Amino acid sequence: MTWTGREVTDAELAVLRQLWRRNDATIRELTDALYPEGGHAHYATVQSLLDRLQTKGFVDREKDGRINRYRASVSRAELVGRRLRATADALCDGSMAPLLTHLVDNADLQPGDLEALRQLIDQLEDENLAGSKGGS
Amino acid sequence: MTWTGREVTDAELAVLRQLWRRNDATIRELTDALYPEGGHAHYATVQSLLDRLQTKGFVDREKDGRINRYRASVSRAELVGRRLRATADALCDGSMAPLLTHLVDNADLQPGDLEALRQLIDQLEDENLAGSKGGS
DNA sequence: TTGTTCTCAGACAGATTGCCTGAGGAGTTG
DNA sequence: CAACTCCTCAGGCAATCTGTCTGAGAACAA
Repeated sequence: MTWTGREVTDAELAVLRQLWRRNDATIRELTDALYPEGGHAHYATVQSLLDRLQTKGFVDREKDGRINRYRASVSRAELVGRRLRATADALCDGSMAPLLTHLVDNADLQPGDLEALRQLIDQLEDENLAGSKGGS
Repeated sequence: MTWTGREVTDAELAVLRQLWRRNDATIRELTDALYPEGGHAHYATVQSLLDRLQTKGFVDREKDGRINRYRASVSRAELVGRRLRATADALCDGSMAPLLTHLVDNADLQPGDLEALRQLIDQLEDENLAGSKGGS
């Protein structure tokens, strides 16, 4: 079944962060990174978090001989997308546009961000034009 | 103290939604809107939700004679802002720019949205320019 | 006085969250 | 083989959150 609960908890996110920067890790490696001096208990904690991440579909497990190797199966950007959608669904009747407006309107954006954004829009509009006129 | 827990729950949000469209309401009005046929139990449910919203600082209460009148003290846009910030903090090291990029990049935006966005940027850049040159 | 309506204090079960214990398998070293 | 170490898995646990409800009582109307 697809998971409907709250996306990722804080503790789970800490694990995911490690996986993102490693692309591949054992429980031991993650435990050492997250809980230096951590013993059996912390090891098991990390395992619990990985189990839950796996049932939520955010992590893949692969046997490497006797031990398990874990890998994130969802990217940071994907998670961002999910949260944005959740926000839009909860507060904006599912429309993303208000989020965009809010960000541009009163977020703490650097001037550089603004310029980059403009270029992004130019590029997108070109693509849209090409797409609607020339077909695929 | 400032509330650190999860912003607003679903049931609380349903109440807030009513308040947003009414600008002012009694528990009775809210209960009738949210639970038609609702009895004493549902009434108390709404009251609990309002209490929690109040301690979270999202709702104001005012005595009108014997009964209480409630009013949202936070706007939809503000809540959007909080969620965006929470997302940025959790996933983007606090930077809003990635959210913006994600939205423009692969959100389901209408062509009109894109055009409106460009105008928003133009306007903002004008302001920035005026602000940095003219100074106040 | 008898209801009706409102308020408030507090309780409740179910789920979530972060963490932990304990049993046991597999491999290594002497 | 025996003693150790490291890994896995099943399961439990307390604290909190969330949505809901009960019950007692005050204010008021008929």
